[in-house]
Amino acid sequence: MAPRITGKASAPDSRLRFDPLALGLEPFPRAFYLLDTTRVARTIVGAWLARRHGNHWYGARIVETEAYLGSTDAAAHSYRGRRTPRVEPMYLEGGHLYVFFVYGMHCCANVVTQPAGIAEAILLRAAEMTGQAPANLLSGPGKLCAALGINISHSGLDLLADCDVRLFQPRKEKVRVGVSRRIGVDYAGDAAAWPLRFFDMDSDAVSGPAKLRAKQ
DNA sequence: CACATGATCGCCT
DNA sequence: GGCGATCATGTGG
Repeated sequence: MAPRITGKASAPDSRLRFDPLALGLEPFPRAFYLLDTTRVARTIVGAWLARRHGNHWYGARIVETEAYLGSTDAAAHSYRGRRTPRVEPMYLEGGHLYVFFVYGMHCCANVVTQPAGIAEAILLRAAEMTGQAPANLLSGPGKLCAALGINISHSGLDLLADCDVRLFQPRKEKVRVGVSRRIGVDYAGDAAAWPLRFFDMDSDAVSGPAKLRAKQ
């Protein structure tokens, strides 16, 4: 049986090297991931996504997210309770990772929220590593996964366990968070217009048309 | 800026 | 068999 296609090589971009411990970053507690999904999506703007590869850590500061609200959200993979092997990680307890493969060449990473059995998640759309990497390296969900070497093999991982992908709280800073409709879900009817996309208004790494970068 | 298109293939109906 | 939670590139205004 041929190995499953994962979309990208697993090595992260060397420019994303960093040390979460030296920076004093702290992980989110489990309870955080059980809060309202929309609120979690907003709070994650400014948080740090980290990936371990070999003896090193690589990471970036998240600057754009989208909330997907489960069975009642026509844009969500779990719409109407759809439950297939691919989507299964969305049904795990909040704090797990859900990664899917699309368009034959890209992976997209999500942070699962809510108690086990409620399939809501937050798509990580863009991130930055100012001063170390160009602003366009992680400016889009597919590019974010490619740069950090995140692929299907990471789907289902627990961000709070001793595994290779982690999420840390933002450092003390105030982030101006803009809101807009979600990108790439025009097929979802009314849900396509829901204001569930959140982004750092002061970041150059946010993806999507400039039209959707104005505040609320 | 707005569209339009090709690449590429797993997933679901 | 059709399409997608994308991206890069191309055209035209």
